[in-house]
Amino acid sequence: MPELPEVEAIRRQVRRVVMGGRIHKAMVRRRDVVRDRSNHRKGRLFTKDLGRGQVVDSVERRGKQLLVGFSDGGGMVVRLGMSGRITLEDGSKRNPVVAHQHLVWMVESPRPSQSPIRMSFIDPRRFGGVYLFGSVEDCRERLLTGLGPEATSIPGTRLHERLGRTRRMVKAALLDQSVLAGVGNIYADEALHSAGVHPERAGQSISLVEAEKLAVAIRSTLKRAIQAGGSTLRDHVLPDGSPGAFVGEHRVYGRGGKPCLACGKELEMLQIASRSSIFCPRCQR
DNA sequence: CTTGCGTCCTGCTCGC
DNA sequence: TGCGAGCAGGACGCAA
Repeated sequence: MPELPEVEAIRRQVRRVVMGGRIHKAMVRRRDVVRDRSNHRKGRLFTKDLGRGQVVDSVERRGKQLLVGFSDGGGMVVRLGMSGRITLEDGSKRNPVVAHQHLVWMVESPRPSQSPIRMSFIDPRRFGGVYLFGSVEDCRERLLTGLGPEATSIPGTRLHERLGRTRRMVKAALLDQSVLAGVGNIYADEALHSAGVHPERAGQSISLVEAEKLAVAIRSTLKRAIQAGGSTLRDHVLPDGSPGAFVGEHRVYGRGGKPCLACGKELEMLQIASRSSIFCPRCQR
């Protein structure tokens, strides 16, 4: 579910709460959400390697992926998939029964005399998962290969050059993480509408001027969404339990058949790259 | 090499 | 009220 703004909003809360804390317990309820892509010790990782004994050294993000670095140089990449989320709770209280709570970490609070933190990975659909890595290089090689530039800071010229390489529809290209990292279905539709670009246009046909406009739209849409804590449609909840407030700002996503907020024309829907796409036939050319 | 489609899962909403 | 179809924020493997 989460796209870049949701993951970034989650990252900020996780970082603020667990950074510098030591993981003293890690529980795997469902082992198939922990995936090993390392070349060593195949199949024997799990609890031990989920960071137990490690201090959380960094909490970063690349595209839609969350990177948690440990004090021994290793770490884990958390992919939330469609329905994944991270929760942070007071670890001194009883763990309430939560469906699909696949992984649980108990982290000593980095602040003295504060309760430990219970961090959980919850994912009903299990399209997400946690990938462990032994070093930063290991992480780059196995998990971050092929990712395009960060959508939050993509320059227009760079976007133009990337879109120019493909004949695919621009909407499909924006969803491709190797073209641009972080944009998903919601923000692709929002940015295309904001820039006045029709989603079915071939990537190659986008002019430099249009690419500049699209890049501005992508960056500003993502920035505003991050500030709002992302878009809560159904699953997305921030680690502290609060929802993301950006849904109210959607101008096209989820509004098929309704009037365009810019011109009043009825918004149309079509399938692109097997994803529903909403656009304004008048504003987007 | 590039591109499009099916698939992995569960849960919710809508229409009959 | 009940029930099945369809749809959902993502990404990978495969086939043409």
